Amino acid sequence: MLPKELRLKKRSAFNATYKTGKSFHNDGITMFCGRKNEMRHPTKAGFVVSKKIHKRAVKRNRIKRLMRESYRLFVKNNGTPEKYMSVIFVASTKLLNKDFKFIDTAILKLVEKL
RNA sequence: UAAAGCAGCCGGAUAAUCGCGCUCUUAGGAGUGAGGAAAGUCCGUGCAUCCAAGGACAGACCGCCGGAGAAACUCCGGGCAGCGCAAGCUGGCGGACAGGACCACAGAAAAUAUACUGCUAACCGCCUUAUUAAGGCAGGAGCGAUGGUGCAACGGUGAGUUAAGAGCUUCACCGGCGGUAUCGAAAGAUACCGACCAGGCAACCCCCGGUCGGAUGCAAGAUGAAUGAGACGUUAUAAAGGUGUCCGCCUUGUCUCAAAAAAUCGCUAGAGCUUUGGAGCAAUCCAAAGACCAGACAGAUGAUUAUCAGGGAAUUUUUCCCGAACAGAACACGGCUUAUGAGCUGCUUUAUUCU
RNA sequence: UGGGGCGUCGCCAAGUGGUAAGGCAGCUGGUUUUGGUCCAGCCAUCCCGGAGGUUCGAAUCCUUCCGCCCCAG
Repeated sequence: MLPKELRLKKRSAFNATYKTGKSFHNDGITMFCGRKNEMRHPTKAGFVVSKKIHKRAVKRNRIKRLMRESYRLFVKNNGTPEKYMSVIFVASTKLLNKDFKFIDTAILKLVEKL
């Protein structure tokens, strides 16, 4: 789990990030990037697993936790990225019943862009 | 030994590294952190706000008997009915002479016993032969047996009686109804006696008995909080509004929208939990002691590695594989229903074999 | 999280206890030199989202499960 300062929380912040329109895709994960960061604040990250992926809360939470854990380990090893104000990771049905290694490699490929 | 039935348990453990929520803090850290169903939202309750003087009606729910419980489409015990060889399981189980509706097709007829189809020459009547009689006719009269249907036909089977017949104050057995006696706290059970009223359907309306103030749900609601705009009405036997309807009663303005995004509170010490003792067949209740046991809000409770319990396969001493199912708190609690891997424990029944 | 609604042929749908209407699409045949139009016929029959119950009889009444949609910040 990330510390509170690195989490994207507000509904308005989510909408603003989606509106900028910049996105990357890899292995069932889509990454949306917000505005360029001029103030040198640490980037805030949000994670989305919609109800369309699976009906049961357990399976959705599992995907969300694995994605967060992978991003947390990246931040711990390489430091907090500062290029964008915010990023959002959106999962798709491809990630159902996948293990940590699969999601970890997918996240790492996306995170190279930051 | 095999096959069943019932009741219950478990819902992985330990260690290391990296992390998250909440509380406390001497700021180093310490403590604590998902379930038996947290689920479905099918019932019920607390709690909160609004409405409600009061009355009537409507409405909702329940339905063998007794007990438990805050209440419940709840639980326990008993009865009855059905299923099973049995242990046992299942049951929305009051009333169809208060009334209404419905019972397709078929059938004479679907609730009305006599319309139809029929049976009967004992009686009245008529005809013929003819003479205390015999034969014929179904008009009167008697009868309710027969009638290929249908889920269901106004008790069933057998015998007697008769002109023909029939529950026929004739008989036997069975079924239903009512009464009396005994047992029982009651539902009910058993025995005896009597009469012959009578289809099904109330998970259709309804009747009887019982219970319930109503509506909205923590996105309830409180704090901030004071304001502005529009619509209707125009000073009163009117009009508008007030959370089922009407009467009544109340207000003089009422309603809608914007401000309105967030924050804090509500929020977890409880019809609660653990242990022990007592009462009771049991549900459950009583008493004592102990502990404090999630409280998030883009929403914590996680990730990786190792070992073990456990399971499977090959094989005979080890090797390999898996190491879990259903599933994630969101105000709280009591039930019900549904989902659920591998196992374990106890009791009971039936069958077979041995002693 | 709470509240409300729906489910009938491949699609749109009617049907409030007694044989499951109709249209579009599809298939077969006819008409035409051929195609279209038009005409006739076929197309739910263990099956009305699944399961159980009440009833002589259930798409319909009752219970329960499943799926889909809508509303409230």
